[in-house]
Amino acid sequence: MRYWLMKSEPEAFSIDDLHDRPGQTEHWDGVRNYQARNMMRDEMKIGDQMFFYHSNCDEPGIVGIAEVARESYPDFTAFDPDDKHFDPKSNSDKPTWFMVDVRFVRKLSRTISLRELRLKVELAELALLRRGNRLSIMPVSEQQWQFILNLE
DNA sequence: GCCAACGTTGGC
DNA sequence: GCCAACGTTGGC
Repeated sequence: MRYWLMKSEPEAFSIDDLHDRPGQTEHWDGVRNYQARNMMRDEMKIGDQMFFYHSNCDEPGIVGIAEVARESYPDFTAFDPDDKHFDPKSNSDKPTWFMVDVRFVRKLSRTISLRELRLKVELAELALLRRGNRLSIMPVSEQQWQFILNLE
């Protein structure tokens, strides 16, 4: 099993939104970056665990845990001209973009903020903390995963 | 709201 | 294939 971190702007989709979805499951649509797509399409497996990260908000940080509930399939929002993430170059015969479904596991007892994560020498290699990193999906090692959970 | 860092686009 | 211009991300 592998571990991941996935960013979401809470104003668009928060950990509480995921909690309130039917089946506590939602598709992770709208990823329009090739590196992030490749991770979802090629590497994410059912049962993989992910940190749910809130970005672009008052206190950016890790707020909860979710798991992969369905492996990759075409992101149909790319086919819809009215969708914010419409991509005319992607079509259902040969889709460019893929997504997975994620299921709520739990909220953390507190937000583990980006500020706090930055202070930890043990997390120096965490992709989230590397300079200029803008990936919305990134891998987390088992050691990093355990270390972060122990901060809770 | 600012702006650094980065990815993408498109002219050449 | 280069690279300037542009758009986006996301912390602050």
